[in-house]
Amino acid sequence: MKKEKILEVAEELFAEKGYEGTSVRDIAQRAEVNIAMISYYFGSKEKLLEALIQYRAGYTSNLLDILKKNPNEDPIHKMEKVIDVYVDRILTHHRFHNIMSRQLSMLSEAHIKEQMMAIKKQNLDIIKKIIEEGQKKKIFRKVDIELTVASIVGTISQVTLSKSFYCRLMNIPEINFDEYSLRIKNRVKKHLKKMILTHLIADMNQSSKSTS
Amino acid sequence: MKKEKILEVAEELFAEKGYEGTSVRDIAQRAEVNIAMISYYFGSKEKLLEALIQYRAGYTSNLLDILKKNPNEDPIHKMEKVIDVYVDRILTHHRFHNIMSRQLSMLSEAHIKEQMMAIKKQNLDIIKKIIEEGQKKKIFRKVDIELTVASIVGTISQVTLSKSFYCRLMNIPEINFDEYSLRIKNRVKKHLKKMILTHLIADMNQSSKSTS
Amino acid sequence: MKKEKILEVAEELFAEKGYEGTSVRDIAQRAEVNIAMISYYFGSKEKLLEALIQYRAGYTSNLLDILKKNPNEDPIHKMEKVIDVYVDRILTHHRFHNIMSRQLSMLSEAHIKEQMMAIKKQNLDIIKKIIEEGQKKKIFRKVDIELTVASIVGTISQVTLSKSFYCRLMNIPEINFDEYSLRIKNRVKKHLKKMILTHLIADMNQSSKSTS
Amino acid sequence: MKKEKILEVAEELFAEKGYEGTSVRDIAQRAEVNIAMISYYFGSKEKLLEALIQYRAGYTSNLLDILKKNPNEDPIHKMEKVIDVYVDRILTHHRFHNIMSRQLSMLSEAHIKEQMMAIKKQNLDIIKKIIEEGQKKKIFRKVDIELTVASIVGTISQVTLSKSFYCRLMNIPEINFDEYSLRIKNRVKKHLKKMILTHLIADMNQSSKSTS
DNA sequence: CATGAATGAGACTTCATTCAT
DNA sequence: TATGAATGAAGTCTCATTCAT
Repeated sequence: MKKEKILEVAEELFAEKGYEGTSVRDIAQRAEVNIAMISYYFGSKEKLLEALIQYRAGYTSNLLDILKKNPNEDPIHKMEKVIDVYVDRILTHHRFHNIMSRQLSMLSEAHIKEQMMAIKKQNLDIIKKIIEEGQKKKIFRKVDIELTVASIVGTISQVTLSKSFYCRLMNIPEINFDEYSLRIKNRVKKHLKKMILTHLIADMNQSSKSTS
Repeated sequence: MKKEKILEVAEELFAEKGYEGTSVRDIAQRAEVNIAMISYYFGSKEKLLEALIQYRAGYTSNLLDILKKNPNEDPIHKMEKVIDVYVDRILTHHRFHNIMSRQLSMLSEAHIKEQMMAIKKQNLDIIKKIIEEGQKKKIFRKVDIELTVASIVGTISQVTLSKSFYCRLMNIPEINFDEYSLRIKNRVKKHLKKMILTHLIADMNQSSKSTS
Repeated sequence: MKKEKILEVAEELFAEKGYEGTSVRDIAQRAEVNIAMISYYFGSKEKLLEALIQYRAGYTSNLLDILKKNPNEDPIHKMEKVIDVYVDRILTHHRFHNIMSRQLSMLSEAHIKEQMMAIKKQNLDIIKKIIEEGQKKKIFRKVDIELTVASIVGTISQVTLSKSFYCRLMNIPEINFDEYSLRIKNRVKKHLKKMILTHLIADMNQSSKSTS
Repeated sequence: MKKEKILEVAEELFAEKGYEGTSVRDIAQRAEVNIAMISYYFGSKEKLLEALIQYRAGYTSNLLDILKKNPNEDPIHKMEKVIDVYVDRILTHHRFHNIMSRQLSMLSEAHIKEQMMAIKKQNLDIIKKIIEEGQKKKIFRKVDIELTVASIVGTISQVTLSKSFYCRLMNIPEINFDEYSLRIKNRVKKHLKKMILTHLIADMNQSSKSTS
């Protein structure tokens, strides 16, 4: 359907060149539709972005909720599962993640930022709650919860948003995102699980000597 | 000086509204200079961005180099120092970091991206080398170096770029960046040092049980 | 019927916002019909205006003709009757009068202007002929016929077209047109009859001393 | 100067084709300026209209005020002078009068309508006050003041706004406005003075017999 | 008879830049 | 060095209309 085509092309181009850097002409052209269609379908460029958010918003909620509903599983396995799922999601929807990250880092207030923050909060609250649960069960030690969450998301974001940079850092040639994703997905999962769980479980002796 | 005023206003506005979202009129107006001055001084809007990069590029090299030149210090203290310095730097130059992050996440190739990547690489290579050095000295265990670097930078980036989001996650009201910086700077340093060093020096028994 | 609904809504909106200022979308929306219906029924926006003219054109001819066909009545009573009828008509069909006035004052030639002028001429000729008849019968004195006609129509037009203005001039709050009409209808009739008949009948002594 | 040129062309075209019916392209083209100049100078099409109002607003105040400042003159001569001046003004600035009339007859509220009403009120209040003064001095009889004012303005408006119509009514060929103005200016003045002053000073016997 | 989808044209406005001074 | 005026290109959006169903 043409409406979906426009949404997908918009996602592509917003990710490539940014929201402001993309013109509706560009979108119409690549989507092979008349330029007036965008206003016709979505009302305006901004509403197109909103529609894109709605279109992609669901990509996260369903699955993470399922995970959250296994109340008997121990927090360690929950955390591992969350990391697996989260890495998969962001790498799969890297374009949308890209767009969201840029909009969220805008300092100026916009009504659209709210929607994006709501989506992000929904996800990160899940991680937060797993850590809290683990602490309550004395399985996880006391850590800075919000910043631990930031480290998980931040790591995935870095890798996702700066493909060309990490290609260079790893001394591999620039490749397209799918290949890149294939190459690093498991590395990221392994690294994150190792680092975060060590962080959450390590006994106090070791950690105390390294903090100032 | 007027040229500097323009650069500083440009940094402000690019951070607020993005490069494409900022017009040279906006800059000229807030900098209280004639519109024609920007083309006159810098040649074009794009060259203004380049000039801004040059203007801010030095913020990192000086200090990190000093650190690198203490070859006798042990890697643990080096890493702690690097984290301290890096957190300070990014939080201090959050606007520039903001701009760079957005440009780097653009998928399309631009000659300006190169310059930014070079600056970023310069910094991250320092961290990378410290880890390598620690491993060579058998002080650090075997970890995924690039992703450990990504975790450090990613954590700081997250916190820096998504102020409003983390305010909400921490249940504090939205505050200006200076207050925010004051509040979280030490938390970030402490968290990162704890997490990263635990990750780098944890003994194998503990970490092995948590990896899949 | 839908066709009539469209015509009535069109009249409303053309009066409110002008012909050019009204879009067929506006009309379709308020008339609760599909946009395509307007082109479908009337062919084009311009033809819709023409259709509106046809639809409303009859509002004047019928009744004034009746009046004209009482050849025995004396011109004074005819004039009074004409004023009564004319005031009633214009105030009742104020929206259509509004549209016509605006179109007629367009300087550029349009084929639609012709139709409107024909309608207007039809009415004013009646008034003109009554004055001529009165003069021929030596009941009316010599006056500038066309301008006397202009004064009659001009007075009614003023009051009709500038409701908000005359509300203000009379120090009454802005009211809807029906209330306004109720309030001034008789005043206008009385004023016009008094002024016009004095003008037509006054003896020369009085009028001569006031002309330059 | 180009700014004035634009204003004059805008007046021409707004009078010819209406505000909504005129595109900024039309104006730019006829004024022989770049299309962007209109936004550059005036900000927007609407602000151009406002600027036009400001530009032409003064055409009335100066002279009528002078007239008002002869407190010793008798109301009859004042009224004659006002009619002379007013006819001159409207015929001279017929294009602006045209634009104002159309905007004022818009039913929908607009911030620009306010400005126009203020200008119109300023003029009509002068006439109103002369009548009131004449009545106070027992020179004018009791008449409907507001509607007398409406008759004066309405007569001039009719003649000004419907040139082609009155050409036809008078059986003369359509001529340009300057010729038309020449032909009818004195007729209008004479007619109005005669009619209005008869109306204002006629003795009661005559007027009473003609009012219902 | 009726309509939702689609379209090309053109609306207004803002853009970064240049030019003459 | 500095600037106000000016510009062509491009921006987003709305317009009246048509077409396939």
